[in-house]
Amino acid sequence: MNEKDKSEVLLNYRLAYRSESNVNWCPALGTVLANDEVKDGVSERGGHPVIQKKMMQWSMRITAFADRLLEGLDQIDWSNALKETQRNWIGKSVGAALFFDIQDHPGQIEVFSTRPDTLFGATFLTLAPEHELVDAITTAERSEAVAAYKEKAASRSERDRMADTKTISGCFTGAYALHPITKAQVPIWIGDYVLASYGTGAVMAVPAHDSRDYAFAKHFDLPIVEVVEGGDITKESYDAKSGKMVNSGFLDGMDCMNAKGKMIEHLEEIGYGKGATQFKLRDAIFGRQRYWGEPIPVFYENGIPKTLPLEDLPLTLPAVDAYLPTEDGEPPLARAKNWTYNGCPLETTTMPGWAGSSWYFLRYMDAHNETEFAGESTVAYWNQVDLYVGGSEHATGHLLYSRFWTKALYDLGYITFDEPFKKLINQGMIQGISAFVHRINGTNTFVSAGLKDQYETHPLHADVSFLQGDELDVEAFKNWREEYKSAEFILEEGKYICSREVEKMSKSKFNVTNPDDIVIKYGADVLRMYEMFLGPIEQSKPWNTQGLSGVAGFQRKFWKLFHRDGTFAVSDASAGKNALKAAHTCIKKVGEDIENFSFNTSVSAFMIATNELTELKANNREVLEPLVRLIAPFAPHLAEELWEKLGGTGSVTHTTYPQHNESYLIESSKNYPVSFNGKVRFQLELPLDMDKDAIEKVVLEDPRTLEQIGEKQVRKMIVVPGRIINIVIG
RNA sequence: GCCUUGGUGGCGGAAUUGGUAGACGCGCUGGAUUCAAAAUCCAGUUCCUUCGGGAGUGCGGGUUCGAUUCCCGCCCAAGGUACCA
Repeated sequence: MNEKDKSEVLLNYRLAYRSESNVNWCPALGTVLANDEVKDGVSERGGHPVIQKKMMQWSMRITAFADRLLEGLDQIDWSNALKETQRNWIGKSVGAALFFDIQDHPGQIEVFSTRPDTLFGATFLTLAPEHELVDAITTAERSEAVAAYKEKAASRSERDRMADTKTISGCFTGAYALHPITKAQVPIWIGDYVLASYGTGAVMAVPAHDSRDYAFAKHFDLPIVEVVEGGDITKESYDAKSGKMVNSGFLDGMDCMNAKGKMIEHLEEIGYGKGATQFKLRDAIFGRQRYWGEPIPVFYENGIPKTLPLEDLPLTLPAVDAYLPTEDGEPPLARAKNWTYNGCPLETTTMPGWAGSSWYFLRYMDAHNETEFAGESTVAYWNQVDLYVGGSEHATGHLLYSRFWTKALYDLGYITFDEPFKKLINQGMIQGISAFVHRINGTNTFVSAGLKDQYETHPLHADVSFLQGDELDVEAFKNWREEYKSAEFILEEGKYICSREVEKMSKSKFNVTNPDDIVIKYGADVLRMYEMFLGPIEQSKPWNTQGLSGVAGFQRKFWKLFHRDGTFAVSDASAGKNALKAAHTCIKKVGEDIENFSFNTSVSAFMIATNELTELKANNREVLEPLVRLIAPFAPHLAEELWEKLGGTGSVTHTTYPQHNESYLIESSKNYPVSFNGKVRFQLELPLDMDKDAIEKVVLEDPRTLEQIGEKQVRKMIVVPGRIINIVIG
């Protein structure tokens, strides 16, 4: 084996390896585009056609960690929703790999199926149009049709193909496979509902028991054979995993769940299959055709990739004459002069954004360490991130990649934990109201929103700062980008109107609003508290500033508690019972809310206490001083100022957080709602220590009860002490 | 399409274990103060009503003495869908 072959073999096992993968290639721009930048088969910028193209890329073998990424979820304190998203993304399924011989062709087609029990019902095979065997097996008379179909499929993105379940398309290759057991001829089709990137890129179609295969078979009039009893296959496929096997030779009469194991055994005996586990998770592509990104420290000696020695790191980005791809479509680093190591060419792709985001939090532990990313004692001290607050949009990207990266570093012995974030809270996304202009396809003419249905158009983001209401400042838009300089506009009533949509606030959607104006007008404390007051932390909502004045008013009112006629005035006399109750109710509520990350309700609790204390004219140090300490995390500037005025030393953040005193909160009576057939009719004030029987007696004697009952009978009486009284009459 | 989350007044939202739906704030209406305005303060504000009540937490069912809360079926919106991070 020569050095090159050795290197190839090793790459099959390494964490980082090179392989061919599909990318969105835009020939006109000479560059690879993100899915985000492709809309309906054309580039968002410029509207140029985009095709799927294979490209040699560095990848990371995250699939080697699939099982550990699943198991690790059980040890971390994340929301079930997020864990579920990751589980589904990893998508573990247990089934079998099956091999089909091909008639008049030496190769075999491997398929993965979670239902090997239904093998006798496999009436055709469907391959992804990109499957490597397609060209080899296609017969001469079918080659033209197959080539045309492949071309059509290449113009659709994977997402389009998955989303579009209504249009059924496919093409017969003219070739046949042989059923592993019956040796019957099984026609081989290609269809774009089979994705090259999942499994083996080929499925054995069992139309009777899989809905997509069923639709395909109906559409192309292919045979449908029932092998599991329980449904009516003349109407729809029967996908449930229960029922007796029929038309299945040695499996007939078995329950399908038992048949699954039996079939795998049989396939292993005859050498046409084996038990297998499949993951939806794919390896992560690690190369980008961009300038900004960490350069990959790899050079090529005689075409063999080799890593740079440690002493020659770090490798820094070279100077280039333009941050653009080269004329012949090479990445920007190919523009650099002398981008070589000892005369060997260096890698020209750069690392993706997720490379850095996967472990920045580890470097933060020891940011000034020049010799390693974090020293041993530092890692031991800081350990995992205790609480990570991040949006759920990162669920299957950053939050999975960083778990993978952490596990890899743990295996290498650099860190002592293999999960990065112990507890995670998904804060909701602040959304923005995006603005769209509508470009007529294939032109540089933009049509106002009200008229867009009269043309074939394509929506494009416009920066919200160009809008007054929904009207676009056309000049500002034209000056935005070179390509819009010559744009023309079809107006309605002399105006260009944009359409609007709520989306996550993001630079790429040009719907960002800056909070600086609010800080200038109201101060940072008001902005901070208003953001908390907006709603539950995990909920997404469009940014709006309507309620700001309420928080500003509250902070003024809170300040006024400490002042009389503009001068500081706090009394040392002891506070009354009601004032103590108001303050301690607030202390209790805020304390609980902080534990639950329910900041919107703690702001509400502050408002209630402040309103009550204002009403009571309570300016006693006994109640105000603990409230200052309580509010410090919510309105730190305000709290520090008042703390100083109260004569406190140092920062208020260094004092202890207040604890409520239960004895100030005890209630002696409850205003019971009294309902009849579930409808509240009147209120009744009763002592809280009154027992069920006594309550029943008092209620039944109440004249208002007698009036409600009237001629009717009391059927049932429900008394929940401390909560409710319900009388069922009829 | 698939996965995840959510839907309660004009608006943001509250409601412990199934127990008074609408806390708190915005907005709105009326009033006080003011030459006037801002600011501030007071009162009201889910809808309908024949003023007895009735309806009501996206829609349609169900369980229960009682459902925003639990169950079944739908609708709508947001996020993700592997090169935005």
